[in-house]
Amino acid sequence: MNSRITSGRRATLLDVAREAEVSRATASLVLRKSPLVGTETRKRVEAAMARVGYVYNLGAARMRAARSRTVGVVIPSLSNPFFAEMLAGIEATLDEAEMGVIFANTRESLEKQKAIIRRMREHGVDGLIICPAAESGIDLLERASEWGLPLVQALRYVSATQGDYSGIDYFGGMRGAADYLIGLGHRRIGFVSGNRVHSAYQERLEGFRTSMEAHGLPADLILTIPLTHAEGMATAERLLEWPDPPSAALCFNDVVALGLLRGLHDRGVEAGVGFSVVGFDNVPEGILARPTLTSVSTRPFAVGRAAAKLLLGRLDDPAKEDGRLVEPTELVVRQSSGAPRGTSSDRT
Amino acid sequence: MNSRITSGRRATLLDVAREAEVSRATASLVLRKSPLVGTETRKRVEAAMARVGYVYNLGAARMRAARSRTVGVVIPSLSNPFFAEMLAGIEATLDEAEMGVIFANTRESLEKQKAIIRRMREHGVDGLIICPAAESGIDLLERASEWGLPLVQALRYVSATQGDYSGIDYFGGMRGAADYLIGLGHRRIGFVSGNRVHSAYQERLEGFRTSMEAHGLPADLILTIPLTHAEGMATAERLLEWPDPPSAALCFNDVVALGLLRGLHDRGVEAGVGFSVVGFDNVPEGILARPTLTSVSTRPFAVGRAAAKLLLGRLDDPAKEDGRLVEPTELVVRQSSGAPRGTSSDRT
DNA sequence: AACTCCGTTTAGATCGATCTAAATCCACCC
DNA sequence: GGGTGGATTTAGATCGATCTAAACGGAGTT
Repeated sequence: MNSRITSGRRATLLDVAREAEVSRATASLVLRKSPLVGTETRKRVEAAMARVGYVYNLGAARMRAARSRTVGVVIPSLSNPFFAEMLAGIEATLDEAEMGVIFANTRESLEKQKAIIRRMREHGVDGLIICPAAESGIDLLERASEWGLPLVQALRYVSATQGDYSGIDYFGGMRGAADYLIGLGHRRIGFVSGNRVHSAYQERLEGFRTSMEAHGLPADLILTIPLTHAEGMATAERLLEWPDPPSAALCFNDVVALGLLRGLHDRGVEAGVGFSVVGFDNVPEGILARPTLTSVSTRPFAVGRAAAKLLLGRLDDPAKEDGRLVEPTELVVRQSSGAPRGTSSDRT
Repeated sequence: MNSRITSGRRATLLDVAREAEVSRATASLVLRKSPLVGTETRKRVEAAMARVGYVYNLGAARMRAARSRTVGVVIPSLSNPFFAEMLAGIEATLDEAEMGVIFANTRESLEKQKAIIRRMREHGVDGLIICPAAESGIDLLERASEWGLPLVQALRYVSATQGDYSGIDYFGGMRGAADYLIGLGHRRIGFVSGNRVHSAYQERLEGFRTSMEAHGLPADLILTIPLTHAEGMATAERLLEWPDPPSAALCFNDVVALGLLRGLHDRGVEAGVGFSVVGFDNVPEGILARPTLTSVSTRPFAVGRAAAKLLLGRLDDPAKEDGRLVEPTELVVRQSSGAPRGTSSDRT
């Protein structure tokens, strides 16, 4: 009765068909949940599949049909938990849609990015979700469209208007943070920036500049550093010893902000009282630091989910218009920020 | 001269063959770098490939040949940066071998794990690297071998002897940490444990127990909690108010340890002086906390690399004997640990 | 001239699922 | 009895690369 395939060979649709005494075509229809096949037959085929231990062969299917039920996800880093969270959001959403995720890490290398995209094409992915490596150009989109490969930009974009995009309101978040510091009475504010050029970098910088200029303040104190704890720590000294030193610093992200906090402490400066620090991302460690870190909260998991949904929508309807989704941010005020020294609580 | 495929259709090997005026078979040989084909012909074919913009179709190849140049990677979590680092190590190594990585996250669900493995099989992965979800059983290995699917266990194992495994010396690391605390003069030591059952959990617990018992001390103060900052914080109170309270705590990982540190501070206890805390993993945030965290250093990236290499070796030679790789750990002493109160520096 | 050899190239079958177009079945009606 | 139509089922071609076994061409041997 039980004719499980015993040899090392994997069961094929033909095995299933023979077991159920139908044709290959019918078995295929059952597989794809076609309404064409009769209830009685469907049951018989399904039972046969279970009996022979049938596993769908996506590779074979892909040859004939267009879809591969596979999506490529390309990310520039994994050591930043921020990207890991976004990846988790993407994976969770695609998993629900029964899509496989082929994942790769460019480590910010354009060359590697190119090679990775090629490999994804070889794997026949249905689409791509990509956070472009720094300095990626518009050609990324152009080539994808030339190849007919749906592509969603995540977190960073190479074109401010073209193509699907799911990201964060870096501009508004940073402007809001600067507005907040200015509102507290700070006049001289430093901006601790990352050293890689991409849209998420530009937007943050612009947010800071826009706020400063709107309040008639110069946005001239900008430090550019690699985004690490150690560099953040070292920045404390540079900020404090600046001629006409700032009373507050806005940081590119929390990694740097936490480092800065530590650096300030080591030099005897208590953040939140003598000097204000605001971070960006609101990582969980922000509440462990002392003082706790004021930060702009972003939701990378949600961004990942949104990016995946954009792609699924695009696969559904290749002609639909571009989606540009921007997650709002939220300022979370904690202990590391306060009014500058020698100011009463009234505001100008 | 240039006969690039202009229609939306992707170029096939037949297009290349026509362009180079050879047969499909020859073009295929060039593709696979076979030594059979003449230098002159090879050049002509390669030029043709570039001209028509040929992209290898892995799906089609997989049908005929056995290999898919794809590996499945299954992980129980991404919100812990520890796993993200390991994933990075795996990806980097497989990338060098020109292998694609299909990634999925079980979120510690056995059911999801089952579904994911099935999907990986549908994708025809050449092998699997998996950190088994808590409570996974030996059947994981059994089924894989039944399917002829090479499988490497990473970080956690379901069998202490069977199958390839790349992990960390949790036992030795935890025992060493306990030895260290006992050496400092601590006699009453609490163990803050996770609440999910798997080999990495068992090993840590055993390491603690072994050390305590070797020194004639009871290993009876064991708290079991979910592994979060918040729970770690709350643990401070439970430890301090225990009847016959401990003078030190060994933590399952740094997430919990950092939370505990914060909790102690909030209750006016200075870690390192009044109470010692040792974490596990040595995450970067350990140096940002105050006091800085003493922790057992592990190298997840290296574990990932090793796991990937094990799998590549296994694919190369399916008959080779099982590899069991265990990364040593290293105790990094910082400020959060010291001799118990009321003890001179001499040891018993 | 016939034969062997070796390096190179090729025709044709093949992998497993899907698609198309046609066949089959069955009930019902004229 | 033959025709119609709707619901199922099926044979056979097809996707693109790989494999097998055989063919080819030119040099060297007899």
